[in-house]
Amino acid sequence: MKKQGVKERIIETASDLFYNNGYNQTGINQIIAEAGVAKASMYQHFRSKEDIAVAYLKQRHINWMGSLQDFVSSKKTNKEKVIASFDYLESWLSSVNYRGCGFQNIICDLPQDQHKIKDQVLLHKTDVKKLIDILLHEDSNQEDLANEILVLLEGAIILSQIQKNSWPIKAAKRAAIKLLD
Amino acid sequence: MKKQGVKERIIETASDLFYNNGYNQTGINQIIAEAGVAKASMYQHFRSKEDIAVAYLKQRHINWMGSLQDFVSSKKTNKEKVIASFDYLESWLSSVNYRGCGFQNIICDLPQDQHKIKDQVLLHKTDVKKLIDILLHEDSNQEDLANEILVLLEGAIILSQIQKNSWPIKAAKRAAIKLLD
Amino acid sequence: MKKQGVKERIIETASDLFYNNGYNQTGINQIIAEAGVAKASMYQHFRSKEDIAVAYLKQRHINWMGSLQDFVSSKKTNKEKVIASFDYLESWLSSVNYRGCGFQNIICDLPQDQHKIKDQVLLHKTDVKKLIDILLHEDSNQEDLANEILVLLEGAIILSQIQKNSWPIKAAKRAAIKLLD
Amino acid sequence: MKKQGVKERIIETASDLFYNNGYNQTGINQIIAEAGVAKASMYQHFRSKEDIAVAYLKQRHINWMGSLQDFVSSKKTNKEKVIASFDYLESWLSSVNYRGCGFQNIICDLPQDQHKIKDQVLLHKTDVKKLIDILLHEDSNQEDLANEILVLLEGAIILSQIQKNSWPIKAAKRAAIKLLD
DNA sequence: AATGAATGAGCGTTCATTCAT
DNA sequence: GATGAATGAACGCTCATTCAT
Repeated sequence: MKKQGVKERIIETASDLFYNNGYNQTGINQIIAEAGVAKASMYQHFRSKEDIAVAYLKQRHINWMGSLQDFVSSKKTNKEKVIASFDYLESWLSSVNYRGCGFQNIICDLPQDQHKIKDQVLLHKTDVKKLIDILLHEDSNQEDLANEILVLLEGAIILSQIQKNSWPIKAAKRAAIKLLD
Repeated sequence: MKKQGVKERIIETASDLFYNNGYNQTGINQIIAEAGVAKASMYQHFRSKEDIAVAYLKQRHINWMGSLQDFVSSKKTNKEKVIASFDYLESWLSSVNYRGCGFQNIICDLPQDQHKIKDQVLLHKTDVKKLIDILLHEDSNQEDLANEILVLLEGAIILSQIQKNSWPIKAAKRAAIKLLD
Repeated sequence: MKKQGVKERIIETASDLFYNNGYNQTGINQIIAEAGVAKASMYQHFRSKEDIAVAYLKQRHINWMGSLQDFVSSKKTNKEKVIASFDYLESWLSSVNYRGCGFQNIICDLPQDQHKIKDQVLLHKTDVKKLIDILLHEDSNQEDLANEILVLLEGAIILSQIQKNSWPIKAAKRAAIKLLD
Repeated sequence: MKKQGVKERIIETASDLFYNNGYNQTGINQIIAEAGVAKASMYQHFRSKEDIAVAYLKQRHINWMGSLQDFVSSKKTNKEKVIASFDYLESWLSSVNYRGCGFQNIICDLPQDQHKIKDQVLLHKTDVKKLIDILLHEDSNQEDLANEILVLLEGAIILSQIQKNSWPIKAAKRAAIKLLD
């Protein structure tokens, strides 16, 4: 049971809670209770709740980007990969715990001073942008196109969360296909 | 002195605080202090904090939709109006207190059970969708197109908030123009 | 039982605890438990622990000065009154809960930023100084003399506390008599 | 690198912190962090925080008494030495980190049971008393006089700390001169 | 001799809501 | 219609100390 270390258990527990219940709705006490860790032990590994959130976002970033790249890797051309990223969104939406983008969600209602979290969110979005940029790097005016794809991705995520429906993802995919032609 | 009624003063104060500082970051005490209202008076007008949020969202919906329609009304054709809606986003972004979409923001980190708020957000997004739908109602396959525009609008808002930059709006507008051609 | 209001009960309880057990040793929880008050009720009357300390010191100032003036009032001449103030110290020392000067004590091990408390202590000592000044106001070089008496008073208090003995008070009184001759 | 031993480094660090920031304001973690010592190592040298305080007071006692004796040693007569001890206070007050008497300070807001610390404070004050006693040992009624000088010394220290001014020391010196004549 | 992870208890403070008047 | 006092629960965080290695 206690195979993994305390720190990992805290991050895992906090990740579940932060994503599914929200950052402000998740208290330190809940995290330590579910992780089975003493409060002071937790604060030995993380200086603050904000720092736990940063660890959560870092891990989520790695997982999410990895899943996305795995998903699109089967496609041959870069254009197909870009389009497939919308299929990835749809498969992600179907997962049991879909609550939209963890990075968008945490930034929306954040105390003013939590800059470390905001930086982490920006870093994630920047990496997504880089990925699309690379896939579309061949032509000259592709940066513009990459930005448009990005907007579609973000819009599809937030709108599918609000609407609790996949039509925004389908619409985004259609639009992407048109723009890429 | 007390030109407007108690209820209006509470809504106005709460609106400022909810939008600019965030829903979870805004306490009841802060609202009544800044509104100059006794606590029990506030609870006479609103059963809970959630109800204040609903009132805030209702008013914000009216204001936002009104501003958007004002902005695009000068354009002649419906197509131009749709494109102008992205210019509206950009002018909105330039306003002093831009913090993204109040509806997106409040829904992102919300206690699980606050359905009234979620309903209000959905209602707002549905009305935006209706507006775009109407502007593009002439042709048969326009509902698809309207949905794509919607995704671009939402993506432009959330991404410009995260990036603290207007490039997502510009990209969304470019994409919209291509899709509308 | 509940004749007096909540605020008074908090001050009274906190006064006992702050003086007898020390400011840092006394927790908010202990105060509210012994006062029989809910925590949030306490924070409705006092913004912070520091503010409770200020209220404690203000009341202690009034009581202490009143007792001193009562004690010396029976003496005829001002000189006798000054000397009697040392007798007051000695009678005070004999009281059950003597723990030295509450103002000296609280200032000695205080977080750096608690200026309101420090101000209150200074105010108390300044008022004691004023009292002695007035009693010795007749001659020209009496301010010097008053300051010397003050030093003797303070020294007698702190040293009797450390030594747990009244000899410092007796010594101070002897010295005062010599200086006043 | 590690010129001095672990124990010495702990005492030195704790001394700075205890005197300048206060005993209750100084945490174990801060001490070991600034001393660059592991927590368990610290507890190998000291059974408790109280024991560190005792070591701090012991060293402070030696240093303070030494400085005082150095300062007054240049004076010829014993009477001059006693008077010079007030000049010593004034030079001490001018030092950058003057925060009053470390022994007075630590005793003022102390958990009830920390007897070891209280004993150490008493020991220090007793030694100061001895020093003055010896300097004034010639005549018969000098013990009384020595006690009066002591009261002046203590009063000068505590009052100069509260007032953040040297007038109490000057007043004490004036009084001492009169008493010694 | 030395380590750093782990702990239970407590810190001061704030929350949204209710109640008696 | 309006008030402000009162509340239980929870907040994020720090304390001095101990333990297994």
